[in-house]
Amino acid sequence: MHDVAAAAGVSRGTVNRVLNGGYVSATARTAIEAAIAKVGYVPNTAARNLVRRRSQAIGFLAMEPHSLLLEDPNIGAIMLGANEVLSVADHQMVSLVVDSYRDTERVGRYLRGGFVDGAIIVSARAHDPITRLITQLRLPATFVGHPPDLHHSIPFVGIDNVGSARTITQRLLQTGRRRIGMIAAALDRDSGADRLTGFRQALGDRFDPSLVAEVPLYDYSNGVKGMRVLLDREPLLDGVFAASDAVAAGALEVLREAGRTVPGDVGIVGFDNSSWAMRTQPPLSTVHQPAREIGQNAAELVLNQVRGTEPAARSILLDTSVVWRDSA
Amino acid sequence: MHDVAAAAGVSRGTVNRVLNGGYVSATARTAIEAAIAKVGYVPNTAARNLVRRRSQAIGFLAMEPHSLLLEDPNIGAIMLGANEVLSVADHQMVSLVVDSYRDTERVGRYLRGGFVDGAIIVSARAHDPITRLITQLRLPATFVGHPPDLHHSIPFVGIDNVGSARTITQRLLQTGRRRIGMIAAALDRDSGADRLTGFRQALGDRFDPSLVAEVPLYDYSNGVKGMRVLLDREPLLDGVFAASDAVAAGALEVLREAGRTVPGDVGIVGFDNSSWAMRTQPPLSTVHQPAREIGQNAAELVLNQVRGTEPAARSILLDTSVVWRDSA
DNA sequence: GGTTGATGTGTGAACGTGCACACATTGGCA
DNA sequence: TGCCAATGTGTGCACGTTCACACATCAACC
Repeated sequence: MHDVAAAAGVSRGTVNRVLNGGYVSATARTAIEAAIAKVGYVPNTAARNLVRRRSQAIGFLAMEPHSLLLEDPNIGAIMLGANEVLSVADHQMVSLVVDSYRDTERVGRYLRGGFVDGAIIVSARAHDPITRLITQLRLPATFVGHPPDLHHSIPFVGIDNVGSARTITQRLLQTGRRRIGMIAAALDRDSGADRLTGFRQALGDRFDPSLVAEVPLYDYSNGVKGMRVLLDREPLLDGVFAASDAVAAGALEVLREAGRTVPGDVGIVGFDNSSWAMRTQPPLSTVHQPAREIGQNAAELVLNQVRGTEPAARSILLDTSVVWRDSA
Repeated sequence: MHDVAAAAGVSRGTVNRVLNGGYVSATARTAIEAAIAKVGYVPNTAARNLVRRRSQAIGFLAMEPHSLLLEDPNIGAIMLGANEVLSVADHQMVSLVVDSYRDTERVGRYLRGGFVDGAIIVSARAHDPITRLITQLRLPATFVGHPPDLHHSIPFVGIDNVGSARTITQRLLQTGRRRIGMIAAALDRDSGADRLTGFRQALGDRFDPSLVAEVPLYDYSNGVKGMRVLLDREPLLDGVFAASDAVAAGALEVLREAGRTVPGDVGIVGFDNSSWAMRTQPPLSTVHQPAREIGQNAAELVLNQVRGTEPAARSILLDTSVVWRDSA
């Protein structure tokens, strides 16, 4: 910047004003712009960050075990949705994978170090050290699917998992299924726990705890495991609510091996409306989750905090819709 | 830091030495450590970066159209592999999505701004502006699958696409297939073009250009399109090399609709050994691509450049293996 | 007892910006 | 003429570190 000022025959202050706005004469402006081009000047962001206490970057924290990150179809869409909004607002999205303890510590340093002005946190668990750190730092942040222990301190954006699960289970009932089981995954997250709650609400008196198979993750192989458990406990099962499409796909495979037809003998529904849903045989009835919009809303919520403009609603619940295909 | 020094009754220099190494007496060290804890001191990275001209961060640039980023099973694994190595080396991986022109410009500023010490670039195309920028900045970088126009300036890590495609096509020949077609995808990338080359080499004199269906992307829907073209051109087709597992999955669907049995009437092979391969009916024979190792090697190559220790080999080609399942 | 080397400590000058302030020049108006 | 507001420009300091250098102390050695 000093060189630019010298080349244009003005002071640093004037150069700064053409870059950041202020009173500048036309002659000075053209001279400086020429000098910038000639010198090949690019602002040094580290210096700018130092004095402005801003980085124009927002962290996207994916707190997933590695394996799941690869499988989860939502996380990518959420990420892209967030990037769209941040991009328009001229902020850089930087996504960080948090898995091991080593990651936690380093990401913590990264967040404290002023590399980002805010953070979007996907699938945090209860009592996560990163979560604690963010509240402690008062870093502008938004959760995607809030963790159970932080209901009010940080805004979140998500869907009504309880209601959606209730709705799709009810339609399973309406199509005449009577012995309905659930493969419940990821009960340590709000999404997993809420889907089970919705399932229970829909069944009411008919709810039978023995027809719930609990599995740790939302993936295909856990669908396989869960379905084996259910079939073992209740051979007469005629309906299944799988906590995700991937789980449903695994379940379908087991049903096929067991000689059950779908939707003839057993009706099955999933959750997510991911690419799985359209490619299983038969295609899955499922809950459409607006992943891209979730990302967009999360980004807006963070930006509002960064800018200091308080949003009207602190948290956002987006609508889902049921996609009715052939599996039930 | 000044506060810490005051609280411990020493100078900034001594505080700096306990943080970054140097001669410090035991008494001073304990006093400073106590002061750090009391004051709640965390180093300001912007200031540190400013003077050190280092950020301890490596950019991971995914230059994919949004849709593909979600579908590609390799990219996630490459990312995680890179993160492992960078994590151990105490560097932060920040991944940036580059899709629109707006992204390009902003990411360019990000790279120039000193936010990262190096970059890993996945699936760059020829004459990409970001690629040009990186060479221009002399930013330490590594390509995953080098773009055609930059053979020597920046190291890359990849697989031998030509050889792998040749090998798997040969085994298609060895199992007695005679009218073999290919669904060639993404010919604007080295990977896509090389796989076609390998296919041609394996067939030698028997190569028939009319049995190559060209499609733009490595995904399921392009597999559907490509297979329709092939069946239309050559109803007697008895072998197909699909440029990726997703493409093969789409092709399988079309074959099934057309009443062809696999592997009875038609043998089909894919590429990637992704999650698709194990879940199609029948499971796919395919080329295993060591995506995680690719990421690890890319990270090491970048770190070598950042540290100034020149690597023995500038670029790395990793071995693939053929996974023989039921589809051919 | 002076020289040497190892060990320990403090100080000032950068790094490249942004910002507050002081100052200069104009034109309009009473 | 004098005053004020609008427009333009330059200067010094601050942001929070790192690093080179100067300096202090102490033990060991010829």
